[in-house]
Amino acid sequence: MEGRTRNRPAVTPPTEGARPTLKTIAFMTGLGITTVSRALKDAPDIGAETKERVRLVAKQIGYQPNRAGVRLRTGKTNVISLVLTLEEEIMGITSPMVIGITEILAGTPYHLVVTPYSSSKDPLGPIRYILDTGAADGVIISRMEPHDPRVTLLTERQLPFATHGRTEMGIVHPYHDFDNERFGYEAVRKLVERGRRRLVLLEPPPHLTFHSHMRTGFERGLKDFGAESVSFHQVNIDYSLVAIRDAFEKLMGSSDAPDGIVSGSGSGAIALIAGIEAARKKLGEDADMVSKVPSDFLRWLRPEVMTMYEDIRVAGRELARAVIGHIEGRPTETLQSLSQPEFQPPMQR
Amino acid sequence: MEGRTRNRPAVTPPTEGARPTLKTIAFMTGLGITTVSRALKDAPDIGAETKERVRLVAKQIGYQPNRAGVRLRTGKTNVISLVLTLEEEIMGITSPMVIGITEILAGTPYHLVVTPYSSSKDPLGPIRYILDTGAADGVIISRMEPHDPRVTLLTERQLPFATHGRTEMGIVHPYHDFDNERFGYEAVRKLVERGRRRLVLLEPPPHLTFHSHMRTGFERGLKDFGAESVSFHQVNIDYSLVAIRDAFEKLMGSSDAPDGIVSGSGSGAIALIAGIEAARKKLGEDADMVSKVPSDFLRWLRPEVMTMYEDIRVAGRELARAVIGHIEGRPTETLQSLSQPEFQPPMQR
DNA sequence: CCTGAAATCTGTAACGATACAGTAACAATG
DNA sequence: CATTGTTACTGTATCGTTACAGATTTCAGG
Repeated sequence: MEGRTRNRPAVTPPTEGARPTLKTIAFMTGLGITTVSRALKDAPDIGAETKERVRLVAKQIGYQPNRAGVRLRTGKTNVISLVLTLEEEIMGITSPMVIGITEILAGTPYHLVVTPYSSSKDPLGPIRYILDTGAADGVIISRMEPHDPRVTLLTERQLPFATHGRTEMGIVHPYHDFDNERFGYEAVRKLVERGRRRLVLLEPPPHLTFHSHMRTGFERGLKDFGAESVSFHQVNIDYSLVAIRDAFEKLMGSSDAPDGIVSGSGSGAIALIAGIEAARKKLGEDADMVSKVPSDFLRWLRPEVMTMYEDIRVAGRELARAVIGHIEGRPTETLQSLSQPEFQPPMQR
Repeated sequence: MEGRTRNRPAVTPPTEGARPTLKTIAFMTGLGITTVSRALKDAPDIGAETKERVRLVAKQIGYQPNRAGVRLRTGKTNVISLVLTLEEEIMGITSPMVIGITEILAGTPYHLVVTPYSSSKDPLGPIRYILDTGAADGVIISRMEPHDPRVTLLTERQLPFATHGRTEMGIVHPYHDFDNERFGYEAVRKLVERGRRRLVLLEPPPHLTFHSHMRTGFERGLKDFGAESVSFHQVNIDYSLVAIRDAFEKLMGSSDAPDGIVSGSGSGAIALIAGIEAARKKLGEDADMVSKVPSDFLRWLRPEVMTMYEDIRVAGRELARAVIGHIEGRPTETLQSLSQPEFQPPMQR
């Protein structure tokens, strides 16, 4: 007991000018490193006044915990991983998704890491990597299938995640989805209101969950509003624009030509329009079209197309909230959301 | 000296089932942890046969260095940070950029972290964060200005970076850019070839470097090919589509109407087209247009627009290569690239 | 047989944080 | 006064990796 105020702190002075650590705060306050650590996490065994002091100093010197230190010790990475596919880039979905996610993460210690499929078509690859290396605390995936092996794996290994789209495997998990069934249904309603009766659907690829959602809505609409379906299964929204155009040109030129079109994607709609024109028909006269869109280019360039806007940025926000909720252990039911399609007002001229 | 083969290894057996570490390999090979570490980095003081053995075991058990361990010890994060602005999302540039970058990073230990501006318009904010927390080994930034404070700061603090766009401050740094001067020049050539003489430019915002590039090319073209300029400075490509349309409608309706249009952005072109049509003029008749585009929607929907494609995905690849090159200390001159605009072939009908 | 150098290999400390098992001071209790 | 409990704080070990300063063995040269 030969200290001055209390007893000599066992903490040696930190190097000048370097980034502040717990040690810096410990030295400045005269406390132990452990105390500082616990004070900053508001542990119950630290005095109120001490906590206040520590917090003040920490704020003053701009202390930010060293991520590597925390990660090494606790395993917590403070990383959310967005697992991407090339298809999504092509659909122009990544931009707003990334922005939406980062909007939410900005207020948290989480960083967003983008993990792509390495062109090999193994969807489990990136998931395995994240699981094996403990690269993230949570994962966001998309292009969901009814029985999705990624969901199985993530659930088994207990890594929190959220999905853009739903599954049908009896596993309750966080998701955000666009109500594609409703979209299909309302699209048919709109077309029938315009006097159209012979409708086609440019559908999502059959292995994805929202394929059946959209088709179900479409067919329910046909029945409820009294229209018939024109078969068009040669292509889907994952096909190249050229393939879609060529297939649709053929259909529009045939005796079986539809007069109403529902497009499951904005870029698909572009190809369909080209197909219509290649068949020397005119949109708005020979046929009407309703399309789901992720931007409003179509509305500007082809205002005769009726559009329902899928707000991917909102989806990004919802998904980010959902993964974090999952990480924090909130009840899964509260981490599911469905966004309702609405027709966009026609472009004012 | 009571060992069996040589002497008893000082390494205790690692926990079963856990992720393999250097300790695991050390135990399996009977070597010390240090030796294993050095063997894996091919240090000169380790025997050839030992290295071979270590590498084999490491590969067999799928060893991957713990990022937190490395980062804590060495400060190397193996992270590249892409600093984004909201404007880029609006221009739909983020998607292909992210994909391009990850394509390159896939073959390296680097991860891509996306760091957005937090709507506050402080461009140095995210840079300071990265510098202060040592969050990344390298940074990719865009929307460059002639005198860009981010470049000053990054250079001062010696954090490797690459820029999408150039600066004019005498600092030699890695970049990738689209040759906007050439674009402006060739656009004018094309329009004059079509018999157009009174040209406008929808230009980039004046504070960005490529504003003057594009304008210089445009004006050089006017002089070389004998055309005149119609003033149109009320808006630029950063304005809302509605603002651009309204301004252009007014211009097209005036006695000063141009007959040739150069659009510095694809979305701008959409608004210009709307403006033309609102003024009851017709593209291809009353005026021709050349636009820079990041996708080929325009080509599909308005084939009468002549387009030069800026491949953002390639830009992402170049930028990723450039930052890594910078990190590895390769000469800066080899880390600069300029992509040449080329007219896209007209859409086959 | 000793010395020195070369070739290989190894233990310890440290990066920054936290879990855990204390310790010290003081008050209340019997 | 000893015991017990409570409050407030702290030292040590550890996560996985690497820098650094040895340690051990072998062998050539004297």
